[in-house]
Amino acid sequence: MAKLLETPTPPRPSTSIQDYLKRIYELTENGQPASTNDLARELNVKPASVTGMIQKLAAEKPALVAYQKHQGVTLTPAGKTAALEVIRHHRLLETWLVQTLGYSWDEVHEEAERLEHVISEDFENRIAAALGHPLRDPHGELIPTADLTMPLDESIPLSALRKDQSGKILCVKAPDSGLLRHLTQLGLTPNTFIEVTDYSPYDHNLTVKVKDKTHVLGLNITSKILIEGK
Amino acid sequence: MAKLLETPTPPRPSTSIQDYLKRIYELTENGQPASTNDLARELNVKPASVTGMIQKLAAEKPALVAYQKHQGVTLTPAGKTAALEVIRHHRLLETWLVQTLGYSWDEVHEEAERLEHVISEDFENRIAAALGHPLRDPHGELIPTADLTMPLDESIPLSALRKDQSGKILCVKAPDSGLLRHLTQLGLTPNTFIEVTDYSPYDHNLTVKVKDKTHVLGLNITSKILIEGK
DNA sequence: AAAATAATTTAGTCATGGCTAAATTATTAG
DNA sequence: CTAATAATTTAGCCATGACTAAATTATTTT
Ligand SMILES: [Mn+2]
Ligand SMILES: [Mn+2]
Ligand SMILES: [Mn+2]
Ligand SMILES: [Mn+2]
Repeated sequence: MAKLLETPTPPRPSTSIQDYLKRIYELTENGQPASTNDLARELNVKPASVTGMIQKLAAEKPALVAYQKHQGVTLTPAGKTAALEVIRHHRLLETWLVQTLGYSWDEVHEEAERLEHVISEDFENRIAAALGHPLRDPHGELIPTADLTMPLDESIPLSALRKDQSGKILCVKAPDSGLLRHLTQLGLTPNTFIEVTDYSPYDHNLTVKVKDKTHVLGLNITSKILIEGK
Repeated sequence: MAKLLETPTPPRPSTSIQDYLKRIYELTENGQPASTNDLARELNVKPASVTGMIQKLAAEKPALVAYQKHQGVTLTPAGKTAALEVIRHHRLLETWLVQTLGYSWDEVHEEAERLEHVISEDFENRIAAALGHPLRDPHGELIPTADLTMPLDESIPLSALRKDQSGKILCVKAPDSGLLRHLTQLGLTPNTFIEVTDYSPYDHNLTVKVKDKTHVLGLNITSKILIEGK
């Protein structure tokens, strides 16, 4: 109970900075730097504001982002750690809200978006333990570990499957709750088994069988559903 | 499920304003206006900053506080409602942290102090329902009702009891967690039965019997323990 | 290779909510 | 009643993180 050798916890970045770092993490997961415009769109902020913030983050010591004018922005190791901290909070909170307060997966995002910045490390540890240290959140997104590393993602997009291939849905990357509710209707939720029965090379539509129902899905949907790698 | 006739929820006051209103509520519970200095101390802010904020709150339309120079400040009805909203959040959160995450009553305050500003009304409703719409928080403080009225407080301070009087502890108003832990040691927690076996008129010490143990308590403690009114 | 368009950055502004130092007003003591 | 002290307010400043408008740089088209 007594706290010996208490590390003088460094102050947490501001809410705004945490949100910037999180978005930069997400936008750079594909290996490409994040553009000013993309960040502005994701953060609901004007491009000029993004430039200002990026310059500040690059000037911090240690720098949180690497940046050269007109070249987009990437996270430094320090920035990545800070981003993973926020993402861990966010995904644990979403899981917690669904498990203990009966939120549905299309309702949790906004709540977590605000709570993620104010919970203590103690709170984080308590919900992680209470949930049994879950690996994925309600959408199937991987939860960064307590030591702030992101587990290896072994999933492949449904859009990469072809006729007669099948697998378990691991994750649904839906940007808005409307799509999430639609997918719930279709039964396309994590841990569900799915089978591709047809593929149309012209429009990339996939015909899939889920729970005895058949649906024809466009690329806009199939690219956002991730299947367990074989 | 469909939200008809959605009221265009007025934007919530800033975190700072919420904290000011809450402290003003607490400091004026005795009927007296709150002084600039007292507010500054409670809010960990300089008196000059308090004056600035108070003037802003008095200028809002509708005004949240009533204020005349050098006379201290009180809440208007609008300010009181806003204060009760924050207090309801705070006390429901403390209750919820204790009930569902195993926090002890001396650990919850700081966490609730930050969460109270960011939870949604939906979140508030969900935890209130999950807890069975509790009347009091872990310290025994009354929780404002959902329609934002404060229930009538029928308690009397332990310091008002005399030899051979007794009652149940309703509430412990302890400012710091050190005192809370001390009281836990002594068994002086809400819902505990307590009996006064002696009173010293010179130093106002009370001798009390709790759970077969006897303690001599000074006014500094007895004035902070509230007993169920007879 | 220009010209047109798109993306990004700069410059200047604003709101919020702190701060210090100095001035003012109230209260208390002699 | 006056002087000292305490409380409060004013004035001016700063950091944060938005914004708009204008300038600049990159990318596409013709
Ligand atoms: Mn957020
Ligand atoms: Mn954390
Ligand atoms: Mn607070
Ligand atoms: Mn509320």
